[in-house]
Amino acid sequence: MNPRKGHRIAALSDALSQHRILHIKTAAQILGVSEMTVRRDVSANADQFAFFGGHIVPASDVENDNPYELSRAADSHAAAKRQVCSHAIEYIHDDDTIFFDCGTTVPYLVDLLPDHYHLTAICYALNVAERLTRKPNVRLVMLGGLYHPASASFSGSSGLETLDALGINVAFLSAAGVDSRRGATCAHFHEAEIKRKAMSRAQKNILLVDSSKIGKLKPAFFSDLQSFDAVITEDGIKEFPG
Amino acid sequence: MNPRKGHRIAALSDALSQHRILHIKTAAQILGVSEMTVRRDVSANADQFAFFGGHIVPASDVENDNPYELSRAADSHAAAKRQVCSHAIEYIHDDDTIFFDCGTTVPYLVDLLPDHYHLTAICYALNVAERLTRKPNVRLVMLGGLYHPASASFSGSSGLETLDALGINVAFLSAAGVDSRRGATCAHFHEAEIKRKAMSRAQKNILLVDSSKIGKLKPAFFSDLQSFDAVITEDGIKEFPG
DNA sequence: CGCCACTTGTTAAAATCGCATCAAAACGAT
DNA sequence: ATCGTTTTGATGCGATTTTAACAAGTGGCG
Repeated sequence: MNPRKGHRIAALSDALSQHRILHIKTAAQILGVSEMTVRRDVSANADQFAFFGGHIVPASDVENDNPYELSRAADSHAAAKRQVCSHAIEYIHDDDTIFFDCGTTVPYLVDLLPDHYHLTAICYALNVAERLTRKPNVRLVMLGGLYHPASASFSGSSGLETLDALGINVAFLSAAGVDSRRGATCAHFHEAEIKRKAMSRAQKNILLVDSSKIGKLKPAFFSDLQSFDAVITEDGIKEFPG
Repeated sequence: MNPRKGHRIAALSDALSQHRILHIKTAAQILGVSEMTVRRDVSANADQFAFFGGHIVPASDVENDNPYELSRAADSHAAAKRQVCSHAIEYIHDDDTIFFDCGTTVPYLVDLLPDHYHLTAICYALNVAERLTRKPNVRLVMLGGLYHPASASFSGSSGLETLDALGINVAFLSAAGVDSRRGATCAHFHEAEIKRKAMSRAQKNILLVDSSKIGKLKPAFFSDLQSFDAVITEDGIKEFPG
C-alpha cells in the first residue's frame, strides 16, 4: 500500500476514536485531502469504517446496527489502555495537582480516579476536559487557544503562560511514538511545546503508552525517556531512579 | 397532549427499541402517518429521539458520554431558544469572527450555523466548544481558565488577555436576567467580566434571551440594554439604532 | 352551527449526499 | 527524461434529506 495512503487510514482511525463520529468535511480537513479522497479511503476500508448519512463511523458500530454507540470497545487498544492506567493511578494522591496530556489513553486514567480525591487538574484537550468535569472533587483548569481537531486539543501562548504559574505534582504524558534512542515523539509541534513546558513544571513525569506505540517515531520530539520518572505500559511500570 | 399523538410517540419508542435504527420512511409506514408528521414528532421529543442521516435513533445513544446534551434535551424552553437563534443568524456572515457567550441558548445558535460559512469562533464554555468542533469550517479559539460547573465555562486572566488580542465582528451574549431599567445580569461575576470585555472588543453586540428571562434580576450586572445593537427574543428582534 | 386553535398532509424549494466521470498530479520503472 | 500506472481533485448530476410554506382536516367550545 502507498505509504501516504496508509498514513491517512491510520490518522482517520485515530481521529475517529477521539470523536467517534466524523463529518466527511471535517475528516477531509483533518487529513488535508479532498472529500472525494476521504470517501475512497473509507469505502476501500469497509472493514474499519462505514458511512452513515454523510458521516464516518467505526464499522463495528454499524454491525451492531447502532452507528452511535461509540463503544470504547471499538477502540482496538482499549484493554491495553485501561491496563496502562490502572498501573498509573498509584502515582496520584489526595490533594495533588495533576497535569493531563491529550490523547486517547488519558481519558481512561481520568475515569479511574477515585471520586473522593480532591485534585486540581490541568488539561488542554476537549475530550479530557469533558471527562474531568464529571469528577465531583476535581478543580479543573483548562489551557485554551486554537483548536486542533486531530487531537481535540488547544494550543496558544496563553496556555503556556498559564502553565508557568502552576505547581504540578504529577504530569501524565502520552506519546504517539516511543523509541529507546530517539525518545518520546508526537504528531504535532504545538503539542510538543505544551508537553515540554508541563514536564518542566512537574515534580514527577509519567509517560503512559500502550505497547503499540513502542518503536514508532513521529515528527515532534518532546523528551528523551530518561527524563521520565516512570514509563508505564500495559506490561507494568519501568521506573527511572533519580 | 393529544391522545393520538401520545400513542404515536409510544409506538415510535417501541419500534425503536426493536430496531435501534429506523428509516424515516419506515417509521412513517409503521405509524401510518406522513413522513412530515414523523419528523415533527421526533423533533418535538428531542429528549427521546434524534435524527441522523434520514434515520431515527434513540437520543440516549447520542447523548451517551455527553452530559451537556442531556441538560439540553431536558431544557423546557428549547423551542423558544431555537426560535431566538433562528432570528439571530442573520447577523452572521461568511468569514466573520464571532464571540459566543456561555449558556444554554447559544448552542442552538451554533447548530444553526451554515456549514459552508468560514468563521472564527471565540468561546469560553465547554458545551459551546463541543458544538463548534462539529462545524467543519469553523476555526475555534477557546478561552481557558478555571472551570465553573454551573455554566460549564472557564474564567481566568489568560482568557481576558487573549480577548484583548482579538477582533470580533459580532458578539452573541446571553443573560440570566433582563430588566429594562437595570440592564442585563448574570449569576456569576467571572462571567460578567468576560462578557464586558468581549462586548468592548466587538463591532456588534447582540443579546439573545428567551422571554422567560425578562424581568429577572441576577447579582452580576454586565451591560445596560442600550449598549446592545439588538436584543433578540423568540418574538423577534428589537434593534437599537446607533 | 361557526369560530378558534391545533394537528396533519401536500407540495415546493434548498441543501446535502453519493456516485460517476474526467483531467491533473504523483509515482515507478525503464 | 519518458511512458504508463496509480492516485488525487474537480465537476456535474440524480437521489435523498431537510426545511419552509400553505392547505386541509380535527376537535373543543360558546
